[in-house]
Amino acid sequence: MSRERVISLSEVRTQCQKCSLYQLCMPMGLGDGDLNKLDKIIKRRRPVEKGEFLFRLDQDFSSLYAIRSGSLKTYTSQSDGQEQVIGMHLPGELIGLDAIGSQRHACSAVALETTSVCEIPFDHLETLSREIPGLQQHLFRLMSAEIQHDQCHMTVLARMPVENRLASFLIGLSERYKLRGYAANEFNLSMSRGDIANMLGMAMETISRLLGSFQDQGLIQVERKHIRILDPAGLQAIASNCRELPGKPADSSSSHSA
Amino acid sequence: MSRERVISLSEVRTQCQKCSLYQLCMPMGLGDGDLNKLDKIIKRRRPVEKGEFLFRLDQDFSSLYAIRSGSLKTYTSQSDGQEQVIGMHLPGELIGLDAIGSQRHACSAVALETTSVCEIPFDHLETLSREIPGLQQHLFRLMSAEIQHDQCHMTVLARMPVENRLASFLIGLSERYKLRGYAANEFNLSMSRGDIANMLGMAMETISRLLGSFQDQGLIQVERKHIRILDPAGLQAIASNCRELPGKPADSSSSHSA
DNA sequence: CTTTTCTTTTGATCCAGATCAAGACCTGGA
DNA sequence: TCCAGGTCTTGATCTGGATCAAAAGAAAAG
Repeated sequence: MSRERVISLSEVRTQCQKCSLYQLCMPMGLGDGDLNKLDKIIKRRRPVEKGEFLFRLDQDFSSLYAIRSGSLKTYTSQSDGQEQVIGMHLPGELIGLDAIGSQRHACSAVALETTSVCEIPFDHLETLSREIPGLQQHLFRLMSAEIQHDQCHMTVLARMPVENRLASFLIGLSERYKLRGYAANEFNLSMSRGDIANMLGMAMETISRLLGSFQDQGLIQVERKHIRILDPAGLQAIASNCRELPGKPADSSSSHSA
Repeated sequence: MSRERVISLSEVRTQCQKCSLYQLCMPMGLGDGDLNKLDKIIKRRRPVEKGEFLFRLDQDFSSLYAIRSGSLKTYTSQSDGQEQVIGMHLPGELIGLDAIGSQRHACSAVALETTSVCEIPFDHLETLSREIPGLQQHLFRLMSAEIQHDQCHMTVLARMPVENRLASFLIGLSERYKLRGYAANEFNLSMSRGDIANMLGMAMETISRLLGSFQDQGLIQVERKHIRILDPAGLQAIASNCRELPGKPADSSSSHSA
């Protein structure tokens, strides 16, 4: 399944190790042997082109996907046909966690640009995580972090006025980019204004106006999809969201969607 | 820690088994031996009285809690002091999952009435779930279900007008009560109007008005905290929320908070 | 039983942000 | 190079639900 062509052991061994993101999507502190095992179950697949689906709502669940490059959005379709964007996902993040329980995808994942992912068959991962304690622990923590993140997003949606929501979104994005080694204060939005608005529970026009207003206030600089954060502290102050719990010990790595 | 007094083996063995809810909070299909092991790590503790905290925001995480009877609400406090109610939790549900990642509670849990819980030290549970495959799988599924539920709630908050939110909440409650063997169409709200409003991102006055209007429409009958659903289908139609994914195979048990 | 306090209901007003409308700007295809 | 079909911005209006205000029930306390 995972490895058809014949390759040297050292080549196998380095697949995950050479990925600059493996500490994010997968556990820290695994020995070479463990990493090797992990590597063996991962399927690499051709990149997903912009607009293509990685998986679709209601499809049978079999794998988690770790994003290596590019980005995707996930969304559900309401019974009335309306779409609801759930999240935007960056390199180093793991998607599909919500489908484990029902064994069926609860949302669709579509690439926002050319995106490459590692496919991780979940039954193999489950087996492996029984053998590798650190892996099991990491998975629990990842899922927990996702729960915490979603609860934070619920809070944002329930209480905050639109300004705060958008600031919160931008700060969140910035932090996630930083975590993965990209520039924290300068990045490209891969989602359209419409998608961002949808995700934050507001109208596209409002996003447009707010970006303009943030720019006028000297908080950010916008040029189409390109965002530069000029005043992170000021933006943070507007966001004033669920403070990122520093997390006590170890990882604190993960954080999902926006 | 968990068992100071001397008791017979058969007594130990039945603690979880005799609990009518163990299939919900803990895995189905465990043998007696496994159930016994599980039982050994669970601490019973005196009931939490109404208004008492089970745990508080920022407190160190050590255990999950399975609710045996009663109910709790969980909520976070914003930096501005505002509370945001995250969920209401019923017997058979497991709370604390959001704290695994950061090792610190991301919300406070307070009893809405006298409530008894089983405390499950998470490090023991983690160890045990390496030994018992079914347990590990169950935990993954529970956490996944929680993620899915939270995403559903995000959708409700982001898109739906107030009518739909409340209908959705009532239907959700009804389903959860049914799942645990209580009457599906007649129950008591243990949260105040204010808490419900807060959780659904609206004003208390709106809840009040909507309950009245639902009653006028003959959908429900309200008497203070007591709710009777007269027209489940009609209410469902208004809710029109993320259809409960039937889940493919096995469990489909869990579903968390409202 | 009476008083105090908390919760809920009901009514009147107001406003944040949606919706509607139209124009400007990209981007890609022929 | 030009055209067609997005995507984004900007302005004007409208409205769902919040907020304000006050009364009416419950429940708890004295």
